Amino acid sequence: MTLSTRMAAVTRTETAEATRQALVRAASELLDQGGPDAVTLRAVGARAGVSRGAPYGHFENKGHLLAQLAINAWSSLADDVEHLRANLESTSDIRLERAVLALIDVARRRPHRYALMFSAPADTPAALKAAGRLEGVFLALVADVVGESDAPRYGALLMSSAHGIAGMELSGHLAKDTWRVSVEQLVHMLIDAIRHGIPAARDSP
Amino acid sequence: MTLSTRMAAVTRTETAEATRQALVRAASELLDQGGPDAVTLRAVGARAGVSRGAPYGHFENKGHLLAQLAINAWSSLADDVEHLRANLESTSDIRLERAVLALIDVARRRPHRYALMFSAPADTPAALKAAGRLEGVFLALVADVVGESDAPRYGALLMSSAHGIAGMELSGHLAKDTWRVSVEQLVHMLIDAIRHGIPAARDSP
DNA sequence: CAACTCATATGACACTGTCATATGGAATAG
DNA sequence: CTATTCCATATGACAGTGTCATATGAGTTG
Repeated sequence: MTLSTRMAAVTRTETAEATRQALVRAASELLDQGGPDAVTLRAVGARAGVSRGAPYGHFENKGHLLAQLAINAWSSLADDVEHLRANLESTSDIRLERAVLALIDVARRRPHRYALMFSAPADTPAALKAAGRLEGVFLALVADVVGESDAPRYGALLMSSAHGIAGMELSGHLAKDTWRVSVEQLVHMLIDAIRHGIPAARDSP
Repeated sequence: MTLSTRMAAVTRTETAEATRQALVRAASELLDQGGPDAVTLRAVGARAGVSRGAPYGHFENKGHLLAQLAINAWSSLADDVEHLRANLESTSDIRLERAVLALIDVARRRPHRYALMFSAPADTPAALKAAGRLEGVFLALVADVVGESDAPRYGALLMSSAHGIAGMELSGHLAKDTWRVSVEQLVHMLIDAIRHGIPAARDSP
């Protein structure tokens, strides 16, 4: 394989990659603006400037396209939280709190995207990697607060609770008269509990 | 309106109600067994022994049928948790823990039903009532542990976290090497934190 | 018995995801 | 430079879906 061969191949791949990305971008915009029902292969193709069947040249089916959207969402959020952790101007508590709020912010500002993150199957290597990166950062953030040994269980509790708060807010079950609490208050309580609230974990149930 | 008139009307309504319930039952079974994609109006009608258009005589559209499914799910879970609370043979802590595990059990045993509970719109009076009943029982259970005044915020945190744990378990994000924790451990940590972990809530952020 | 009401059945339509096939331009070989 | 191969794209087709308009027929009413 000569140099020109590789470059030519790259060139062709580049144009194909361009339309692939255009498809992903179009699908993402349609999802954010019109919800899952708006993400039609025909609409995606039209928005990307190609035909309705073009996606099949880049994705095995619609589910795989959606899976790519989910991967991008996980990856993007992981980027944000990584930057949050890198900013050492604040205490580890505050960094952790901001990370949780960043996750909830996705649910608030892009609810359909957030729902997709947890509904799309996360069994492919790429999906596992993207989700695992975010979970790794969360784990590290928690470790900054409670130490390495307790980080996993506290991390799991924090991430689950954050996800739950996001989901309740998303489905409207938090904006009720029953509990007169804001999301921010809940997150603060959670961080407080993890920082110095929960008694030492015991092994026996 | 004579007695016979009313009885006749009731009789007719009864048969209509029978098919309505048959439709709901069929939809519920299809959802549990085959997931949301299996809940087709045609399939629902066939399983209920009627035609594909029959549901439109009882529900405005498919969404309203699904909303009824969600209402039933909320109501059924509320019944279970109410019975759990009525059993005074155990301490309030254990009752609360069992209530949380009951919610998570729905997610584990009927994942599609659980997903529907939080995805279906909860804006109709019936839906608000069904969901509100469960939330009321949870609130009371939490009040049994932490007292009336703190119950709302702790209840919101508990319910959100329980929902989050269920969701993470559902999407497979808990069964990862990152956090080596079981759902039961997480719930136990949560109850522990609420019982005597979280410091007194402050008003200022 | 006649008129009416209303749940149900059926035909039709637009829309969807998906596949088979055709097309045309770019990449490669001689 | 030409011919051939490859591959992204376009298009036709098909089954399946939700939904509406209409027809039918049994049950209710007067």
